[in-house]
Amino acid sequence: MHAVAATTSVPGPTVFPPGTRVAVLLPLPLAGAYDYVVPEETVLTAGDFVQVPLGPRQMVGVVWGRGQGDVAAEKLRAVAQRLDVAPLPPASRAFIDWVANYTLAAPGAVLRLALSVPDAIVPDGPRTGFVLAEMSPQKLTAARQRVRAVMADGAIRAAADIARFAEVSSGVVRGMADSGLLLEKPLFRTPPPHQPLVPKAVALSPAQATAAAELRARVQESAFSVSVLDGVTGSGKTEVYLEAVTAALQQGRQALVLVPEISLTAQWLDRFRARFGADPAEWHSELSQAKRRETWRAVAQGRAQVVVGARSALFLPYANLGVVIVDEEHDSSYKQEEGVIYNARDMAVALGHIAHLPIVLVSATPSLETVVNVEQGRYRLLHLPERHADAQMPAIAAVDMRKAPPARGRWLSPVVIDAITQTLAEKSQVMLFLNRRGYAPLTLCRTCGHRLQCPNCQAWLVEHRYTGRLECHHCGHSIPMPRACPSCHTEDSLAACGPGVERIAEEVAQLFPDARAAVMASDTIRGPADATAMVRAVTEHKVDILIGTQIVAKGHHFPLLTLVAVVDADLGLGGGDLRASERTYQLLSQVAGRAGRAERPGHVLLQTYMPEHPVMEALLADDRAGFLQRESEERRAGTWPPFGRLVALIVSGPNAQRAEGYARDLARTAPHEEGVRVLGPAPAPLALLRGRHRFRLLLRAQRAVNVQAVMRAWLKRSTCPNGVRLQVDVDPYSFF
DNA sequence: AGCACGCCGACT
DNA sequence: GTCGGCGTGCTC
Repeated sequence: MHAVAATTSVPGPTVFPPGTRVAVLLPLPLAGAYDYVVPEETVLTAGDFVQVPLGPRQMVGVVWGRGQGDVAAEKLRAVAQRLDVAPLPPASRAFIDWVANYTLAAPGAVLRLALSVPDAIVPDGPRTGFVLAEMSPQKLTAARQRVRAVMADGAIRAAADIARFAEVSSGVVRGMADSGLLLEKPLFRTPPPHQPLVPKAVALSPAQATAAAELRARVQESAFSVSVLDGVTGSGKTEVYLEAVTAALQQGRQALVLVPEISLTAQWLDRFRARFGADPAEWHSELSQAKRRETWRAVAQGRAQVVVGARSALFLPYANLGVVIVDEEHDSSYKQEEGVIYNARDMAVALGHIAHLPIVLVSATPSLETVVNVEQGRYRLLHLPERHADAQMPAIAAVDMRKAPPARGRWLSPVVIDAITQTLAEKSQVMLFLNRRGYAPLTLCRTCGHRLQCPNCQAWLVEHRYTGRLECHHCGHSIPMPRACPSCHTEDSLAACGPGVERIAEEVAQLFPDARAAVMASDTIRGPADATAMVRAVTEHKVDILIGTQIVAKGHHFPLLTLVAVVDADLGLGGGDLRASERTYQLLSQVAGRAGRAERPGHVLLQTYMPEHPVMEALLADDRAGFLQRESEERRAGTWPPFGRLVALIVSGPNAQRAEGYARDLARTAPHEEGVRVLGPAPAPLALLRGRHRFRLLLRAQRAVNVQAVMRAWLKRSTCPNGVRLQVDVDPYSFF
């Protein structure tokens, strides 16, 4: 991420009397704000939530400033009403403008992220509920009897709730109301429970105490700063950053803790509860609509003191934010890849700049971007050296698969099998890590060589033996596992090639029939609730061997886990992606950190065919600094990020010729300025995805170049034809 | 993002 | 002859 001046707000009055034009930003991907007339007896202020007519419908929008005046007066319509809720704070508005400018997204599309709950802004009208009428015993239908049973307690309930609890259709409730069996009564919303957070003092190690004091000081100065909390797994980073949260609470301000989606587990919440005596407000994709609305309001009104959430929590309308923590800052799930494409870690830093906030980036394996920012003095480093509670760092060893190969058709080396045997004998737990879901990544016909491919994507279909299906991991296309080859129709000729976690589970079942094994992958763990159940099963030692994809690599604490074996350590290194080495290093050190966190020492085995690869050597030697140094030099030499800037353009469409034609138009009109180079077009990594043919261009620029300005000028020189879509990804994370 | 208007297949 | 499929275009 690179500094870009915040869009200067339009100078002029921020109070708009009747008859004047105001610009209203709507949560739609429009080019800009629309002008409206302020109606009689209304005075609007920038940030006010308003209801406006748009075509045939009414929409909620936000007064963004003075009207632009570029629309004919007779076309103007009047604001319908000002909504009686707290206005969107100036910092939130400036942040939305900044994100739209930086990511080249429509401002309204960014506003939509902030208004994620459409009905949160509209105040609740009086709602009607029902109670059971006093009725003489009479014959009732079965459905009506169920309603009577539900309503027997005399409570007032909404019609929808009655229907749900009694398992009847809404028509039954309606009918009973019409015939006088249910009486209307006003329904009062139960006020949300409000449990104040009370921070407790905790014992910290000297290193933790030093870092915590630094963070407290940053929070107290209420100014922009970025601190990097760098410490190995188990060094107690969480306890330290919760001190920053405490400091914000003591100032009467809110705190935001961003976490990768899947890390929001009961384990984390237990720690939080132990520290603060109550729950934080949660924000993630699994929340119900009602919960989202309540949380949104609680954040806007300042009732929610601490929010813990996934990347989109950054856009909530904080009334009084005091600090933002980004846990696991290197995690690629902070990158939103669809719609408004942004990296929440970078946007958190931008928010800090705009709202004068301290930002804390936390990681055991900081991204190269962050490391370079520390080296260049932009970020302050807080280092937590030792492991907490005397636990030792796990020893990492390579298993050279050329020297100790697995048996034919198997994937575990004898070295790993011996280590598992020994670990199980010690009544400890084993984790087998393979970042590949399903049974086998490729199925081919032994007779004709046909490979089973997705019809919508340029990708193989992955066999899932548990469900008996072949699945595309990119578009969700799924077919039952055929018996005969679809090409030559030979029966029983299809062969599974390569391993996925399910296949490793099969091998484990054969090798260790008495061990309790469990497979954990994103198709079995769908959200925080599942993750919690998974963590509980492991911590209660109901599992001996945990076989998982990267979902098991995230910050869980498994005290009895002492052996981690990585089935295919080389997996991420193919393909030549810019960040392949960095990502592999981060993922494997994170997986390694799962081993031996309590009093039992842990060890880690990496199955690899290239133990001499720099990533493997760095992992084995525990030489993070050296690895980052080499990586940094390579990136600097090629003007790659963070020493240069990248923008990826993906042109896609159902018609390959049309898409490619526009990609060529873009190349023809590409900028030719100093310090800017455009590469492509070339077929994108997934040349066919969800039925769309994809072509990619890449703009690489020197750091000093304002890539947003260059991009805007470039995109003005041509128009995207119908049926073709252009996605612009500023600071792409992965692109080869 | 909705919701309109606008041209080509299977029905009363 | 209509009802309706969703392609493209507009909303201050």
